[in-house]
Amino acid sequence: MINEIKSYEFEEIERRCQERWRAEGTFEVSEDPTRPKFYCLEMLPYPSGDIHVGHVRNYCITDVVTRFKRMRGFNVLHPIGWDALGLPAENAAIKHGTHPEGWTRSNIASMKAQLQRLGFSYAWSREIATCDASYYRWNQWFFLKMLERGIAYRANSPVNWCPSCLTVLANEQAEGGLCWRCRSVIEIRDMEQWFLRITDYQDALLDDMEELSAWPERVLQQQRNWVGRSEGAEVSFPTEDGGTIRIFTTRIDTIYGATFCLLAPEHPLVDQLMNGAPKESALTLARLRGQDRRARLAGQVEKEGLFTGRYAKNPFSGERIPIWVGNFVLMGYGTGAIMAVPAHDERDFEFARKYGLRVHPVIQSPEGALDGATMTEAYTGPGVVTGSAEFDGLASEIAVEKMSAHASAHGFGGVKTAYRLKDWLISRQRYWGTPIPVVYCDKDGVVGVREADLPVILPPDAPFTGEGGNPLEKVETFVRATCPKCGGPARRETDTMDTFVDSSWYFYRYCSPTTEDAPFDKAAVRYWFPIDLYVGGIEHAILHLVYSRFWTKVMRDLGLIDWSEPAARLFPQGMVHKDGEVMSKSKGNTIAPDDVIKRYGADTLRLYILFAAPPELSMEWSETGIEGPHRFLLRVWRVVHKRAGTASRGRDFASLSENGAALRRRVHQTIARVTADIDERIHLNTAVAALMELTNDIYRLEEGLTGDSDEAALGEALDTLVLLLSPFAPHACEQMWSDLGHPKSLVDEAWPEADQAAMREDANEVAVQVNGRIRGRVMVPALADEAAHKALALAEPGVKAQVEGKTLVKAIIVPGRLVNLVVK
RNA sequence: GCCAGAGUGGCGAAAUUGGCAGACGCAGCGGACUUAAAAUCCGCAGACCCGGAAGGGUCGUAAGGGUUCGAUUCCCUUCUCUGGCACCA
Repeated sequence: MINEIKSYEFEEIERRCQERWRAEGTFEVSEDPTRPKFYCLEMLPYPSGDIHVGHVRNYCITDVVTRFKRMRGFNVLHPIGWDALGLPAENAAIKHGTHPEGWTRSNIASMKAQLQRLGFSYAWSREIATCDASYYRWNQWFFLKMLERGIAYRANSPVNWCPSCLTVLANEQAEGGLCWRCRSVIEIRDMEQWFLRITDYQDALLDDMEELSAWPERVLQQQRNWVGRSEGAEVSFPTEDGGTIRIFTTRIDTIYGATFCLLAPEHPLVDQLMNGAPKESALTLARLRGQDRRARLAGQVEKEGLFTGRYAKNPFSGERIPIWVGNFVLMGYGTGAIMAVPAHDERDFEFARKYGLRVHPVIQSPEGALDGATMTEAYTGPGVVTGSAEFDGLASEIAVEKMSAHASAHGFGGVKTAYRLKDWLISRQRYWGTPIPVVYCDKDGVVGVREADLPVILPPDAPFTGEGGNPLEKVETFVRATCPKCGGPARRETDTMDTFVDSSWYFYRYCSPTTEDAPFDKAAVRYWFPIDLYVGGIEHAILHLVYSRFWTKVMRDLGLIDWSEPAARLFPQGMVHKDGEVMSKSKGNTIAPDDVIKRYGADTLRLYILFAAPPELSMEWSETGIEGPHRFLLRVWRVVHKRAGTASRGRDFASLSENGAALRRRVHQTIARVTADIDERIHLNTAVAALMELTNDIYRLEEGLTGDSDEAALGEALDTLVLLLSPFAPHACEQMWSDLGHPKSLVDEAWPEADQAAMREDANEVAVQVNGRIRGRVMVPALADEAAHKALALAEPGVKAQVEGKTLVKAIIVPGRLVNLVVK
């Protein structure tokens, strides 16, 4: 007789579960030294207004891991917060005549409701918003500490300016010359700005990667490129008028081939060298300096230069070489000056040919000797050094060492390392950010605000007119300040901090979000750190993920913590595409999670998003694909409810039928698979697939079950299925768990353990190959030895036919899997 | 140009350490149930060839080559795509 099956009313089930988790504070945690801890983190979202599918994908991954680890006995911290300061809020305020804070707060409220509808396991009591003064005051506190130590400094330098966002940007945020936020072409302007000395940590950022073995190689590689360490040498070329040109080179082995020197147009020596040069040269120089520096940086401008009229001496050869200015030499890298070796550098070669300068080869290519007059391209590979006095005959690598040592011994140079990384420009000429806590005093200059006077609060009454300029400048009560040193009148800094400052340390704040006398409680942080799993978008590989590694190192040097890296494991999830394109607001191809939840429920959405592709690859959103996981959930629901209320069926498996034994095998094999998939590889798609297979097996086997032991096996199967599925579809599983007759909430149940004995097969189907081609399959008892495998294989009729009349040369046997018979 | 990653059925994908390629799902086809449809349940399903069928054979993981008894997996060459960096000396 068939029971009436309760229908799956996901809306009601999900609402009830979520209410219960909230009311009972199910996912709230505190430090508990008696249990292993697990810190599971996702990158905090910017409150743009709506949760999109990309967020959902990110948070589904962490939610599964959180619930899984919790059931495995870990004390799991899974917090969430809001990266709440930033330009979009300010732009929205200008557009709608409101205040950025109101816009931000209402976005947070609606996004929070959306997250709750998805049933994520957050410790909501630890929620933070970076726009709270109780949070950003610690940005200011950190800034003051860095100011004291010279890590924060103010300097005039060429900086990236976004003409649309009306603010400067850090190097990391000028992606390929475009603003990371609005894609406008950035300009380079000379401005006095605040920087953080991230370059003090450039070696640490590279060397500490040794600790990041659980970070993906592609992220580390990107960061390595970004830091751009390159080992070379610095050499001083004396000029004829008693000056010195310092050049950086990675190819000191080619120095005897240097036929001229090149300076960047902005190089400080240029004016002096050009003193008295003909007017026409001065005009050319002015033109080179006026060239768009961004385009020059990107190599989009034709190589051009001019002769200064002066000469320098090659300190190795003593040769007199002309000094030129070249527009492709960058002031921001190395020393802003190079020795030009046209024979062995493509750019120098191109320049030399254009201006008829000498090409003088000093490295023998494997094809033989080179002729400077006739060569058509530079030879840039390594080789044997020639025409270089006592260094002749050395291989490039050896010559580099010897020549560097020579320069060092004679006091005109030595080994030197150059970096691509620039200091982090953190000032922003906008309102909705953390005020930089300094004042300008006519008497004392730049003075940090007293720690006791923090926070410097954003004045709520700033005018958002959209006329350009920082609204803070127009708030007189804010700008007018008192100098902490002399007590005299001072002007307050109106620049605010890059919002990447906020996100550089927020994960420490989660450990003690209400601590008032420090950025965080040291003991709490010591308990929870490091972050065990950090999941977020790959687009932060060199932004947030460099900044936060830097910040942790600074905190270590401030004595706040005693480790150097914040996250033990990083897992960048793939992006969500629709119709082959990245899903984004600007493309108008976004999917609203709310609509999907309404139609299928949160559990189906979660299952679908995790099943569709492995989490680290991009996934293609498909409207029809979601039907599969939904049908799966319904299938589980039906098979569970056929047996509702039968939780206490015992665990006596003494007299299992064949089907019963098969079912138990499948159950325990599935436990092993799902556990490994979540715990080790985070391959959640195959974990879901394994659960689908188990469900199919239950359907297939349940009809043939008889007797108490079989009933017990079925009970075990259903319980296990629900437990294993629960991190993916927590609401439906909570309901099914209760309907099966379990009184306790499922989130506190222990994760099932695979029983090795129960999962072992009695016999395995073994593939039999003859000369590497499959010719048959045989059933072989589980513990059969190699001889038995061979005998069974040879007895198989299809195999027999292939082997007959031939000599068996060799038999390769992989027990339980395969036999390969090699015959001649 | 340099660096990293990827390329598997109509589609999303799987294959844990070199050992049965295509699990699981979508779309499709067939059957059962139904007055009928939907839903559900049970099947079929890489391509090509032979065969009435049962079955058998050949090819097949971007392309070509190599190592191996055996290669989606390791090595070499080439192509394509994605991401990052790029006149960085």
